[in-house]
Amino acid sequence: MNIGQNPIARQSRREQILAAAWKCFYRRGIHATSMEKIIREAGLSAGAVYLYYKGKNDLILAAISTYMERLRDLFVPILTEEEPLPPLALIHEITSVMTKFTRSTKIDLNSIILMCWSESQTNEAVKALISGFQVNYRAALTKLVGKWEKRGELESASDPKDVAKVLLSFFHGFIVQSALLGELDPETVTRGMKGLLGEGVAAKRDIRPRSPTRMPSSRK
Amino acid sequence: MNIGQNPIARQSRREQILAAAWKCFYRRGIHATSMEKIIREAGLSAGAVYLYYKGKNDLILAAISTYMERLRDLFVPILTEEEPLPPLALIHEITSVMTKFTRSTKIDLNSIILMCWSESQTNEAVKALISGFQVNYRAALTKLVGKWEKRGELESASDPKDVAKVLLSFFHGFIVQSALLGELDPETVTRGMKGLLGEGVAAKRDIRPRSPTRMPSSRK
Amino acid sequence: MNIGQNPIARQSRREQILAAAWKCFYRRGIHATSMEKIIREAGLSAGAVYLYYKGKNDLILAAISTYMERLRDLFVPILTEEEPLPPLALIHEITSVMTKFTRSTKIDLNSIILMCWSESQTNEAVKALISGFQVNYRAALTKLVGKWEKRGELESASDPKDVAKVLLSFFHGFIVQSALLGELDPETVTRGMKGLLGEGVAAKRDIRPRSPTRMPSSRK
Amino acid sequence: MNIGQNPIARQSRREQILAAAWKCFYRRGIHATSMEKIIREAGLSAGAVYLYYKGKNDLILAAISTYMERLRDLFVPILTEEEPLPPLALIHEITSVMTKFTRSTKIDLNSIILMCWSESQTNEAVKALISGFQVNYRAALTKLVGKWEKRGELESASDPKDVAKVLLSFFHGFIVQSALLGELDPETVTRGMKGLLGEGVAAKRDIRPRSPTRMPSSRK
DNA sequence: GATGAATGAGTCTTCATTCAT
DNA sequence: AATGAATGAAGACTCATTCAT
Repeated sequence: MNIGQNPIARQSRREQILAAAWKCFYRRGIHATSMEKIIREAGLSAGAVYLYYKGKNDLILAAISTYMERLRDLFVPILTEEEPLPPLALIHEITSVMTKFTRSTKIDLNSIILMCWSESQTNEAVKALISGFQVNYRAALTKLVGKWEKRGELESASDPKDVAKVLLSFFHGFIVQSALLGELDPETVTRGMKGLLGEGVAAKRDIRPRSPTRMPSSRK
Repeated sequence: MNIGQNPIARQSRREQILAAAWKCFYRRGIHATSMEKIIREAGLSAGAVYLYYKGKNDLILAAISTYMERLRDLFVPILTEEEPLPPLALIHEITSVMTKFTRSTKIDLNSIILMCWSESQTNEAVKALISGFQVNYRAALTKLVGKWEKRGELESASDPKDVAKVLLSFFHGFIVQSALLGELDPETVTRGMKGLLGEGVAAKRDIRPRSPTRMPSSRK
Repeated sequence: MNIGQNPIARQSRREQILAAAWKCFYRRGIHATSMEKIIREAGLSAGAVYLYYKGKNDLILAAISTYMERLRDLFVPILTEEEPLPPLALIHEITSVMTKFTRSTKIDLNSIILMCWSESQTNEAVKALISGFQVNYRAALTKLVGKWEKRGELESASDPKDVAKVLLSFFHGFIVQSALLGELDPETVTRGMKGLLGEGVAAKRDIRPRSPTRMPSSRK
Repeated sequence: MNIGQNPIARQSRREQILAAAWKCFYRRGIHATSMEKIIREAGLSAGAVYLYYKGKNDLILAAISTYMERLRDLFVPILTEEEPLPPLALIHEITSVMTKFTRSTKIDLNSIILMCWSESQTNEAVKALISGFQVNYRAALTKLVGKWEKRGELESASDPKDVAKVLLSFFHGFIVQSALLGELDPETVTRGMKGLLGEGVAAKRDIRPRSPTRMPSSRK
């Protein structure tokens, strides 16, 4: 099969290998997975895999990098809308986007993210990748919080940066709890957040959803 | 040295080994650490280590279990007080307890927790350990939220369980961000949370700290 | 490109591959060189190389064989002249022919010869090639020594065969020292040899160089 | 078997491995020998060999280094005597020492030297080892030639350094011819050398052997 | 003839664990 | 109890060679 010289085919081979890698990583963990397992899962020969990735480290990095990109593609549209969702609706949207993604793939996104975070603690390249992502995520949230304050959906006494950190924390925690204790409902956390923010206040804040379909309560 | 027969000495040997294990895990990750590294770090012989732990898996489990206990010891006093701290003060207290712990040890608690979470995804025994911990943590927070509602420090419209989940999420996220992006200030996150809850509301809610030293604002 | 059917073109392809092979062998040694390196150096495809050589062994044999032929072409004219150079002049001529060859190529002939010798120790085909060459070399020297004795340039007490062995030894050693310790001057070794043979005697013996340009002392 | 902690036992294990390595190197060449072959030949396990040598390179270097030392031990006594052997006697002595060594070991010293030389062409550490040896060898010969000149056993017209180079060349060549064409007799080469130096002259020069046992002709 | 992706046996090396002392 | 040399299965990776195109 003459594939390597065709950039499109080459890319598809790389993806085929990454998919196999993730299946294995997800099953046994990144470091407990041997190349042989990935090779077998991909249905290729040892040499073939090394034709597409320089080594195990390269493969791990590519695997994680790919997932970071998928996450970005998932969140960017939500975070960068000109007229962002109000706080509770955003929380509902972000969490349900993650939940849906996990359901549509066979593998648990939350679990993968936990593995990536852990890997970043001892792998400089992965750390750079992930902390870069977090920085961007935080910056997007900061902008968003600023808009909320302008729109009066949030009291404007605090630094948007600090609020963004708290908000990001909350999303991270959603991932952790989903992975450790099973799926967490977007509805449940939205309700919980509403309780934390104060029923009346929250209600008042989320008074003007631009589109009905975006109302958290209108979603399954 | 007849140590194994003396339960106290035996325990101290076990702890010596665990301490060595954590130094290594922290440096290179759990799976990238070889027994040989731990053995050398502990200053023992291979045989000795196997006298105290059945194998690497046993050691990993004990290491993680030990850290879960330390965390429990850290949080239980704060979470189970008869008269709990009000919301913002609690957030400040929990986060600053973690920060202090990390500072007093040479190794980053947040980093370790990330590794443990990841390990739990592919190791049933670890998963049981950690999810058990989370369940307890969540239950304690649920009780606490109930008390806040009774005391009027939180509006009582939402199910305390749901609020507890959100609160726990926030703590998890504090760990994640600290590990990925560097230490997060307890003050910063308390401020951010105050902003999220609503400046006026939050202030009102946190009106009665029982002891002045617990006021977040009174801390460095 | 229909090249293989054209004998001349085919030969040039073979030479192109051999040249690439030697560049690699010289850089990393014969056995540390992979086919892939040779293939890349030759600017061909893997399949193409296997069209011209049956495999790595075949290529090694051809590479060594080629160098033996080059050496033969270098030495035969000097050794088979009807009226041979006298001893010291011959020594100077042989050594300077090698030195010049090395200078004109980018790769060190002495180094290559060492590799070939070593290879011959564990490769029967190469051994046959090389010892055949040595036998011929020795035979030519034997004839030459005979002529010297007839001409009175060497005392005729010893068996020319034995003298030829010693002479050949000397040439081999020139190669070894050049490769191990850097280039050895033809002038230096000629002087050294003169000293060993005895100044007066040597001078007397080398009294009749047929052409002035061949006098060692007349050379740079 | 507790051996590693005992320096003497450790050394003997290292030698056991080296001996196995040389048997293999001699049979198939240095680079064509796999660690597995050496391990099997040594009768050890893979891990054990790596307990004594860091890796294949380390083993190769040690193997070569060991042989250089053996050669040194062989030659130094001959080269550094206060009253050195006269030229022809020395040549006979050096060559017959090598011949005897090869006979007493199962493996051909000449062959090994060829492999070492070749290895030195692409292995910096080996090159340093071997060229250092050659430099010393040459220096010892230079001193020796000086003494010969003083004693009138050699005409003193040439620089002893140059004569030493030629002499060394001759010894190198003896090794090469022995390896390529089979064993070369010390007697043969001594006779050949006598012929080259000039029968009368040589005889005169070698007129005063200090001990009759040292006369080449008196040897087997 | 020419290509280069694919193969898979083989290489070097590591490592959890054991056991004679 | 304590040691640490030894084990050998398993790991990551390489490479000569083939073959569909």
